[in-house]
Amino acid sequence: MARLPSQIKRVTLHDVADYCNVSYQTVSRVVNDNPHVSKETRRRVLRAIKELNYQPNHVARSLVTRRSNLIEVITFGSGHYGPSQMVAHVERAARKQGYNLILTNIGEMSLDEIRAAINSLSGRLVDGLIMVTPVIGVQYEELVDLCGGIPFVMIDTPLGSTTPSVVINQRHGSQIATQHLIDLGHRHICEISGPLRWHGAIARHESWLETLKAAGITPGRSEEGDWTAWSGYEAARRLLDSDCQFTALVVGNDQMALGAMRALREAGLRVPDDVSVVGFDDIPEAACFEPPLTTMRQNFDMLGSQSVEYLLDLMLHPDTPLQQRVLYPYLVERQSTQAV
Amino acid sequence: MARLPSQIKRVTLHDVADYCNVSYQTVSRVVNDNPHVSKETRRRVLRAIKELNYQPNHVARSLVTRRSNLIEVITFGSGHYGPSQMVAHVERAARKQGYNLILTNIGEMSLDEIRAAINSLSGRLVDGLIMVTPVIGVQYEELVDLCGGIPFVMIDTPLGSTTPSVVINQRHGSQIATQHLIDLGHRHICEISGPLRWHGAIARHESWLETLKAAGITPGRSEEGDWTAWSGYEAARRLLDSDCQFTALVVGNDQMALGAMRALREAGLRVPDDVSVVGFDDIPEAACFEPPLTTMRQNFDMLGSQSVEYLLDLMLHPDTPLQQRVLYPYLVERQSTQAV
DNA sequence: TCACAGGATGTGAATGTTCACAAACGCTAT
DNA sequence: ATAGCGTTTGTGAACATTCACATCCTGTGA
Repeated sequence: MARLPSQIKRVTLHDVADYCNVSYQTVSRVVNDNPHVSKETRRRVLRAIKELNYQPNHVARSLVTRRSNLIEVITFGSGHYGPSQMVAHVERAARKQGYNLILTNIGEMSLDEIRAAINSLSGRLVDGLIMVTPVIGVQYEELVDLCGGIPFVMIDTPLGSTTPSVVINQRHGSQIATQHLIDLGHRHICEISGPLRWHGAIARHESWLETLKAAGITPGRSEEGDWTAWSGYEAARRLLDSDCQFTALVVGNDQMALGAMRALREAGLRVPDDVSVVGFDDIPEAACFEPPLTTMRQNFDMLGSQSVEYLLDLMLHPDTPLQQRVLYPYLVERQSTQAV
Repeated sequence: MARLPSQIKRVTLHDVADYCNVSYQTVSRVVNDNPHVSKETRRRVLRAIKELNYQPNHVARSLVTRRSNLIEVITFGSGHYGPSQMVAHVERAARKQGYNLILTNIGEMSLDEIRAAINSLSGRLVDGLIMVTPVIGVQYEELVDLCGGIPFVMIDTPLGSTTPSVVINQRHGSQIATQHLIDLGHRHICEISGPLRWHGAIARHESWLETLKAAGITPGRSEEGDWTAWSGYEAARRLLDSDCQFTALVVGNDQMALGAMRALREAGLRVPDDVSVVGFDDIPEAACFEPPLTTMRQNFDMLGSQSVEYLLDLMLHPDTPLQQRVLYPYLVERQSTQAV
């Protein structure tokens, strides 16, 4: 293997120690804020550190402490608004606590790919993992095996599981969205769901059904999309092509809502006059859609920071209970919904 | 500091060595594919590795090799489509080459924040850095100091600089976009630019001016946005409120174009019948805008993989020339532009 | 038969830090 | 004075690996 050029001689504990005539251990104590060092020596050492521009070597430290101050985040895909939004906030929350973040982005969320991702840095001794696992087929028990004792938190698991995870209550979200349409007097409500491999899509779909049934309304057709605007467009086309009549549409995310509204307009229908549409996520653009979209705001920032907080709990206090922490979305009402 | 629970006894070289009665060095050789080990021994060692589930300790290895196989990416903000898209591709390209990626997301792209980011893991011995530096005020020379000899690549620098960087030629992009409108017969062309702290926004703005002048056309008004849809809306409102007449609009990105189109429609103007609009980026939603947006496609995937490739060149071959590598955007014509 | 080459294997040192323990020091109370 | 205690400082070992070098073996050619 080629030799790297960056073989700069780094300043070590010993250099600092020699510089001010103390032992390396004393310097180490200063660096680690150990109280057993006199005021005077500490002052001298600190000055030497500054003058020599000493920076402790994390690698050597990890070797002996067996801690890396590294958190790995495993996410997947690249286009999804939620995940990428969240990672940014995870990073910020982690760094605030003195942790750096290793990002791994796998193509598909499958056990094999997760295994590969974990193996690719198993030797790095990461202190904890955060995995974005919004799709079915990833079992907690298998992850426990894979992680080999390293504490981890999942983001997005089936609602009600007792695995260490943070989720947004999509069931609740969909209920609010659907109820909102019912309250406006709609009785013919269709749905464009996300891919039904996703926990969130399933939860929203089921809750949509239940909310309608609870109100004594026969559910309209439901079509499945893949979260992209284009799939929303196509799903809406399928709804329009069917004989199904509807005055309102619950859509799995804002992008698909955008596509759906486009299809509706092409079919000569106006939003919200002919069809009311409610989306999910509240992406920044939603307020500028035509018309501005009524949607369920998901707090991805919170999701990110909460998962870091939980992970740190697990890492520092092994007796932290394994539980699902739940966040709630809320309705942002704009102009894509109106009373019948 | 609290003791972490993950103090699992890991299998080491020595364990494997004892297990099959060879020296630890021999095992090391097998792990590192050193040819000086007999077929038979190699076979035995490999089996032992598998049976004991040995995984080499990256940390110990880094300590002696002074290489971490870690690349740091410093990016900023969270909402921007381009950067977050890119990071995903950087990660994938890096992992394919055996590198893991440390992500640091700073709030504002300033020298101080970069310094903090680098210091926060200076002791980690990262092998290389990729910095997303699309705004003015970050000087190459200062970064050289900060990085202390670690090779780095910048993404997005002023066009024509000879710093190690990868950029998209925005000048070219804006020229194509503007010329497209001129070719359609437009003579009153306004602009909504991105924030003029951004290299890309400046380049596009200047090229818009130049292209118009070269065609003997007096430039229309230019308003500045902040990349968000909402700022595009407001910028378009300012254009409409001014006495400026225009039949076409060059907009700095697709989100702002979305906002602008919304403002136009509210003002009773139709796109493209009354005003043609061309955007930048080609975000996945652009094809579903109302109308589908003509825009300049930016190849962020390529940007990511190219920068990794370049960085690896720099890391492995110190004599790699420092240069700017340039990618080109191209026009995706949809229905938001039409001949006068 | 012996010197020698060359591949296979082993040994000692080094990497930069922390941990556990030992030593030195100064201070107070006996 | 001195025992005892607590604070400050120093020493040796350990962490898991690679690197440089030494040794052992086997076969070949003179």
